[in-house]
Amino acid sequence: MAERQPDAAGCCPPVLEAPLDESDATELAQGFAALADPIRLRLLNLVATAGEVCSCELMAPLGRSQPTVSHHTKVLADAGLITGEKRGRWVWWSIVPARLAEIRDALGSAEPARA
Amino acid sequence: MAERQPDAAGCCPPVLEAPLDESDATELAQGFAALADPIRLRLLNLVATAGEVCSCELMAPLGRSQPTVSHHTKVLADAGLITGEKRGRWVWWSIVPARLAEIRDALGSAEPARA
DNA sequence: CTGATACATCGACGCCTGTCAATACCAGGG
DNA sequence: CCCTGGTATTGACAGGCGTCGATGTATCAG
Repeated sequence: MAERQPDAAGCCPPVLEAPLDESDATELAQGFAALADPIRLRLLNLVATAGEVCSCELMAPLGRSQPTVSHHTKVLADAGLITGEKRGRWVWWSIVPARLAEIRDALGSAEPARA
Repeated sequence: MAERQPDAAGCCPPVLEAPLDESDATELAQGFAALADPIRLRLLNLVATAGEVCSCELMAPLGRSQPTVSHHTKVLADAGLITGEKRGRWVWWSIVPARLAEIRDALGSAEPARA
């Protein structure tokens, strides 16, 4: 096998090591596409920092209209990055950390530094 | 214009932990946008697995024309994910693992806390 | 110098996406 | 029941992106 020295980032990222299938690449690219928008990143940040946020509280800090916020929440929810729980008239959004970790690990596991 | 350099000092703007600035979100989104394409992911994978690849060897496995491959290499290089070294007629592309790690860390520090 | 090769750039096309106004849907209050 | 308020959906628009053919530029072989 090709011996490859871990240069700086600890060890060997899986995306950079294992052969990447076309369907896997497409699916992974969709995950990144959901993150490839500053509004969605800030939305994710708002939800994460607040723990639970309703959509009405996202419009002001994001500076976007209600349909636009709804669109972004849908994109993130469709990507599995957030989940919405409808309580009464409000939808409370929360982060799905497992999904974040999944995408993060695709860029390389920074963890396996266990001796 | 004062463009933000990828901060080599501060490691990770934690998307899930700290408040995310608009410019930080935009810059981070650009990083993700570079990864939000299956062709580019596979290109990244090919370069990483081969260590060094010239563009001519990327056209066949990616199934894309030479201008398209050149476009994607430019996008990835502009995002700092790969670097091209011109040797003779060929350009040899190689991964920049530090940038991968930087974007990965932005998705949340997988490490709970360094004691 | 001439030809061939590797890569970058340009122009154009079609698709996808972010955005908002308008509207429909759903839950709670009177 | 009707009204109010929060959210999702629709329709439409502008802009960006991926793609390729054609062309330009640089480098090597002869």
